[in-house]
Amino acid sequence: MDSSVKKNVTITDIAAHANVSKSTVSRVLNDTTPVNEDKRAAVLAAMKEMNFEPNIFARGLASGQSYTIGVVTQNLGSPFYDSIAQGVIAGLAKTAYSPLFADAQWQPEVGKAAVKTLIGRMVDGLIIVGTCPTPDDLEELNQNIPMLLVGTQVKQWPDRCMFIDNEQAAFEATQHLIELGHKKISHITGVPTHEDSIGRVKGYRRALKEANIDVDEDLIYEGNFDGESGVAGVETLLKRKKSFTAIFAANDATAFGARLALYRQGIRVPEDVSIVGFDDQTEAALVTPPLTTIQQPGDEIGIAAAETLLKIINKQEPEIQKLTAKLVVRDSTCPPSSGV
Amino acid sequence: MDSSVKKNVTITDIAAHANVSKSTVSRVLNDTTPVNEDKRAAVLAAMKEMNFEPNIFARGLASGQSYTIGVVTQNLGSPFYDSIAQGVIAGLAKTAYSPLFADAQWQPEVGKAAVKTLIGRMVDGLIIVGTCPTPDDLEELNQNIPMLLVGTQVKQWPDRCMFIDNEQAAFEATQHLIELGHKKISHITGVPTHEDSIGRVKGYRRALKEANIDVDEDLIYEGNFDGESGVAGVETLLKRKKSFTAIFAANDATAFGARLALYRQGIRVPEDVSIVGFDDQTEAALVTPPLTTIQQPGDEIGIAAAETLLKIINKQEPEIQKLTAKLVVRDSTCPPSSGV
DNA sequence: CAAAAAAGTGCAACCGGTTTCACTTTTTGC
DNA sequence: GCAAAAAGTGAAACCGGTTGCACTTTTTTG
Repeated sequence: MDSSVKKNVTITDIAAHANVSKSTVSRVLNDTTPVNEDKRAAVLAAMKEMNFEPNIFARGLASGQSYTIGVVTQNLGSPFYDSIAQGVIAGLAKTAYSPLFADAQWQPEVGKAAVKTLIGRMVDGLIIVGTCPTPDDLEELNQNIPMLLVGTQVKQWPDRCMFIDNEQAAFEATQHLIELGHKKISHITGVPTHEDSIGRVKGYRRALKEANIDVDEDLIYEGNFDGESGVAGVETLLKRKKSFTAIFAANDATAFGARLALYRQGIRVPEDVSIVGFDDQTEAALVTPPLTTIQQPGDEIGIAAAETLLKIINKQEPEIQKLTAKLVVRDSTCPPSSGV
Repeated sequence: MDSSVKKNVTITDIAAHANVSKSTVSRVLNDTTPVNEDKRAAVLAAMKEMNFEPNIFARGLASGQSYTIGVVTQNLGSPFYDSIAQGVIAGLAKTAYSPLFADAQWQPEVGKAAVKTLIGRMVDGLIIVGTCPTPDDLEELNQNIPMLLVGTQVKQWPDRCMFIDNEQAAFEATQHLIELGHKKISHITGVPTHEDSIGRVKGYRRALKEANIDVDEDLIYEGNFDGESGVAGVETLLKRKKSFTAIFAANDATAFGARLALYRQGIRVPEDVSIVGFDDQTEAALVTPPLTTIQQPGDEIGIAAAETLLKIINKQEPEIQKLTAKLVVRDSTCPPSSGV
């Protein structure tokens, strides 16, 4: 019945149609060797007329290139990682490359498997966001495949890491609270072993130190970047009966959780307690009160990562851009009153 | 210098090592033809020993299969689409297939291009979430590639569409408000042309009708699924000076926006105005007050979609599961008092 | 103007699998 | 116990591109 099964057009068809050899068609396709203008035109015309699309498998098999970039994120749906993914999409949009996303689901083994799958899929390069596999794993997996680590700082590969200065951003977030007059500032951390977390804690501590405020370890709660840990953090702080007038949360989700726990206790934000988050995810501007937070330029990071990786692939000199986060002041912070 | 460039192991190597022919190795690999147990064991051993991974290009070129499923979403980072994506990942996890994600960025042309790219990448099947290209476009693009539409209802392909009953879910959301005693219930819609939106408006109207409440067109505001449109919706409603005691928002983002606008006016939620959202995105449980909303089983949808598509690919009888959303009651709804 | 360099082109090998076909060996059925 | 069916196997063609090589033609150079 179905006589309409279109046989795919191949370069052999194009070659026949344009009266040249396969090689010439391939050369037109790849610009590897000069081709006479007449023939080039004929080939191009034939390709257009016959609606030719090169077979990616044949191409990949012969050339070893897939024109695919693997992107591993901790979690595609997390707002910050999504914005990076969007950036990568944008950065690759005008090129011959497509991104292939994989999700590490916050689990190192899953991340490792994801990298393996991507390598199996012959990606030409890898963008790993948020250090899912350990550096050792990467070393092991590294089949000399161009690789860029985003949001991590691995000492071994200084020129393969692209990250924002978490320490500095956290410093500014904390300083903002200090400048408003806060002295009893709590910090709810992210996953304690996570690079980003560690940097943010450092920045928090440094800001206090520079303002000659003693760091009270009881005001630091170890969270895990989840909303729930924000809730638990505030509950614990309240249980400790330490008074505080402000909270610096390791990310927005944590800030939301903290805000909710305060709400349940009837503690007002920002009148009683100010909150600063980190990420500036979409909802940060919509919650009540709109959240003061650190804006990470996720899309810019993504674009820069894509461009840098392409340079590495093409053996050009990559230049790692240092990207900076900035404080966005909204309504969740104000000068302290009594505190709790 | 670099003498460590590992030549990839091919089936020819395995064949030599196991003293069989390439064909036999391929047969072991694909289970297409019975192979003697001894040889099978030898081949398997050789594969393990030499750490063999089949070259996906060669395989694809020869067999025409890519073992890749293309997934097009409106926006990877949107909470609901992300949960579907996660579901697809989970549904494909134990199979030989990997997902290849593309982002339509809410733009039909981008979606169309994305589908084209995916087809160019020789995906074995396509999951299109949220009807990005029009059915006509799909018809045009449809190179007889197995395809599943999620979250859409296209009359032409009843057995290729998987969707939740938006109308029924919206009915229940509205009914919840009615049961609490609300009569002046506003609705802020999503993108008016969007299937999901249309269904939700229908459900809203039906619930009112069945409760013998006249639908007041002035209480319906045309939004676009954005937080901003929630803000604008409430501002407009207030400007219209129509009183209302509850809002049914087309999705959670809209609900957040509505809640923010009310907050700015000093209108309390839920005491003065109750709000119901739609999606149950992560933040819904974290905002203040935690949002009553419709929970869409995104991950289940994703898993079901993956499984169904695989069936279609393998020419098995697909059964389209009807998935249902359910109301999650939190703290943003309560019986009406005065209203505004 | 001759020699050298560059442009232009096709043939054929190759990338690493899958699959048809022909053929041999083992099982099954009666 | 013999014919027919099923199992088991390898050689070789094939999938659709890329690329090294040999060769011809044109352009550049001194």
